Amino acid sequence: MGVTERKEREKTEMRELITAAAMKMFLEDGYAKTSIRGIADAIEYSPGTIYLYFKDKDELLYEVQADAYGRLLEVFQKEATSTDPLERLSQIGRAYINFGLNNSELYDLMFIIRSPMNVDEKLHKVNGANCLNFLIECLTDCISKDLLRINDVQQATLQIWSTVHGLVSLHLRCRLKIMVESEEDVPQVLIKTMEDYLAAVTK
Amino acid sequence: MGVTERKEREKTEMRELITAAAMKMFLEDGYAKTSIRGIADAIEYSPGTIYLYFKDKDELLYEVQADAYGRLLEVFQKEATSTDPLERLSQIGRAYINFGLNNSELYDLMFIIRSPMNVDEKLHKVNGANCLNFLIECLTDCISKDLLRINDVQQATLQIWSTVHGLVSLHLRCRLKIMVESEEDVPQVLIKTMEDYLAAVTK
DNA sequence: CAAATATAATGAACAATGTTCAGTATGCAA
DNA sequence: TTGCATACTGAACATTGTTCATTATATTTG
Repeated sequence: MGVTERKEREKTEMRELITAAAMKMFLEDGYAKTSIRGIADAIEYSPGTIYLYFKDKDELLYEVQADAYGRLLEVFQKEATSTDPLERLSQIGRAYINFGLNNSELYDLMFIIRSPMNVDEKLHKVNGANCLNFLIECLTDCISKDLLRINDVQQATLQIWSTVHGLVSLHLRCRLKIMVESEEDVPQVLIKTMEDYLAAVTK
Repeated sequence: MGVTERKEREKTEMRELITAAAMKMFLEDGYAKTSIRGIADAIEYSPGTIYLYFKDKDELLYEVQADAYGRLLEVFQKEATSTDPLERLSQIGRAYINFGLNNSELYDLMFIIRSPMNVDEKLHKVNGANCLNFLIECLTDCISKDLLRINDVQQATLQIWSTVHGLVSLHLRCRLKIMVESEEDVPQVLIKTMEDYLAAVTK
């Protein structure tokens, strides 16, 4: 009886249909401005249907978050390929910053949005952990080769993540306007700040 | 005819009444969860009245933001008093982090919340600028005495602000749960990370 | 002081939101 | 063909920010 399997398949297809539409709209308009009704319209179903596949709007968020972390990981793997761990660290930093600037609404729901973290604890530890590990491995490499003025991997991870996240999120929330005059200079300024930081903590 | 003056005074008193209630509720429940109706109830006026004194909810936000920056500045002035610029820098960092952790909802509306920046450009450049200048002066001091491995004041400001903001905001949005196991360790971890950073960039 | 005018406050109404649920339609099994 | 389970609908609910005709209050004028 392959009917239950088909039903199962249809169910996941429907979830993917919804997720895809949600991802598209989240990217364009952001999480907050995207309404369930809007998503329902886009896939030509009624609002109520979405609640047959997702508990609430947050669960939809988690699904898209997982996707987003996957994308970031892909960017890391594509952009940060140097065998020199210090150069690779710089590549990771640049990739992260550019990802944030070029996918601001995605970055928002990945790292800025408030999300009930009961679910998050599990979900973040899948794709999100992969992104983090990419950085951790690089830093482990740097530290084992005694290239940095920081000896603890966790501390180093926290430092660089905070730095790049701080830069990106302050900019996305327009809080850097006091410091950086011209808007179009932002990408370069952020990247320069990150690289100056790396230079300062490099032995 | 002192009547127009009294009217003026009553008008500002009413604004302050609203702002105070808003501040209280923003602190307790956050900006998003505080409704205009709730504020109106608290001061025993009708919802419509608030719109006679504030264009919209955002304008109320700006008013409270200004207050909040003032508070942060006070904390800086009280906590960061060392004559040694390096020690003072550390004091600023600790004060900033503790302020964020102890006033999470306030920190949120100061540095994380999305706010239309047409108004912000002006408003941020008053109290917000004073806070920033406190840091800038300290860093100018450090750099002029050749204590840091960073030579540019703007770069140094951006680095340390990003670092501490990154730490605080990642934690407030529960994104550090992947890295820091125990919740109660967070304050110490954040401060240690900040001080390790300072140590690394110190000559 | 009384009437006319200006100002202040109200609260019902609007549109949009996330979410629910009784009802309807569809497809599968007997 | 009949009965049942599953899928879907869309109206309804509560809540949100915001507006505006109406009412109440206060001030100025005659």
